[in-house]
Amino acid sequence: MTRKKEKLKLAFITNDSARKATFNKRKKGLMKKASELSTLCGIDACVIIHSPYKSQPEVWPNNLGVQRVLAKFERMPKMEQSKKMETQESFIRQRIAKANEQLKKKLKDNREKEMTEIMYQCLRRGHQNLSMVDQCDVNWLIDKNLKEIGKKIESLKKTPQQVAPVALKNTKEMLGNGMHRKKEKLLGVDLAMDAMNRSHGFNEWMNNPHYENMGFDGDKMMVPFGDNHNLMWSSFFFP
Amino acid sequence: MTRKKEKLKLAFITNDSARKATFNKRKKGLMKKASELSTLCGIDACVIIHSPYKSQPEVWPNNLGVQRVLAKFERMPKMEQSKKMETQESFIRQRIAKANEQLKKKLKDNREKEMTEIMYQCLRRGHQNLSMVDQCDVNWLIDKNLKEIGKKIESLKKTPQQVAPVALKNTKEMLGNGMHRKKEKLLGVDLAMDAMNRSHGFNEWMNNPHYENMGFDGDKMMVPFGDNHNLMWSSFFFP
DNA sequence: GTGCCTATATATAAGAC
DNA sequence: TGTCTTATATATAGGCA
Repeated sequence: MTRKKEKLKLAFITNDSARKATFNKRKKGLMKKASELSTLCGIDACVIIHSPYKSQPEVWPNNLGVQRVLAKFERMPKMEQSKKMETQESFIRQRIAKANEQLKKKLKDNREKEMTEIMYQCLRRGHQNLSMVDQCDVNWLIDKNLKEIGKKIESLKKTPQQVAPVALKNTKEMLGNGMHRKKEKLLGVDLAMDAMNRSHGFNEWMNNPHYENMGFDGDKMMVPFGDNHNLMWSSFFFP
Repeated sequence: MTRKKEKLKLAFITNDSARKATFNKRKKGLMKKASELSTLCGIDACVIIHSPYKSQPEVWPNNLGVQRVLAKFERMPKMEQSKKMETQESFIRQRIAKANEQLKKKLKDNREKEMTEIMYQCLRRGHQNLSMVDQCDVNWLIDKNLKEIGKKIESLKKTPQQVAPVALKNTKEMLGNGMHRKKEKLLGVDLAMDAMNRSHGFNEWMNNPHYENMGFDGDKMMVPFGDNHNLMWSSFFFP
């Protein structure tokens, strides 16, 4: 979670001392979070941790509190229990789904950033050397930026004339936005690894046809090459 | 804990919808943390949460897992349980103690930053107008900076001559360090409030003589006014 | 191991829809 | 009410003493 270029892999820490250090830190953090949740929301909760470092389980808030919570828990009908058996599995599934969403979004963002860089190259050297696909995406991106600028200007027209300079500044920032940003790292894979470490069925999921459709969402990004006539940018930047 | 100038008070959230929103977010966060702890450290743990939002308790990892953990827990001798009764209280005490440490540190830091600002004022307008106390502290601070610069230069002498410009840059940064920083907000008080909300004895603690000694730790900061002869700064900046 | 520090990664309170 | 976004606050991995 920190101070590491590569994100810590969410898997069993094999280094003994590192694992113990992490255990102690995270145990403390977990207890604190439980404490805050209980205080902020006025609810009853408990945490129980068994570890090789202590013969006795470590608990929050304390043994009496745990037993009180347990008493309530025990009252839960046994039938309900089997019904909720898959709590953990669905939990993991949710995380995988969300990770895939993020991956998709990152792919799109990366593409947009690539196009932004290319856009500026075009503004400097023209864009005749690009592939047709890239030309399309660049057109789309420039158009999108211009539309946003237009929208912003429209919304600002409703305010007194004095703020016009702000509008100009904002649009300039928007145009420059992302030009120097590095591409963000991709997410998703780590969470999948996490799940794989604790659950079977990873291969099944990986081979799921759904995954193949998960890549860059072309239909939202592309502008048909032949549709250039409805783009405003070329007449704007290359009159 | 965010997007708010004043840190969220760690106390029951009275606004119903806000409380529910916070509950859901933090519940999710807590479960995730428990999950990570379990994976990273290969230990058995469980979380049980009772809330008014669900008739059934919400658990991690799942009911079977909880019951397995509970089985271990139940084996704990009853005598041990009473022995650990005060878990929560000592937990809060630890947090208060730590918060006080932080408060003390912040007070010291703030003082140091004040002195840094004053130092630069001095460098511009001389420091004849300061109180004796401030003159002392300013002397101390300038001296400290010069010592650090000296130390850094010494450590850099061990490296090839080519890096000398780096040394100069670093020392310049160190001199400028903090000049434009705002004073940090004080911590500690909120945690105390948190404890007060969940524990009695707050007033006793507040009135504890210890607290009176908790302020700015003068002996580490002050340099006796009469000891100016061992300072190097005055001859450096005011030759 | 024991602590502290700080750069980063996460969590999350408010806002905007 | 639920979702998404964004500015901040926390948590914490890896270093160092």
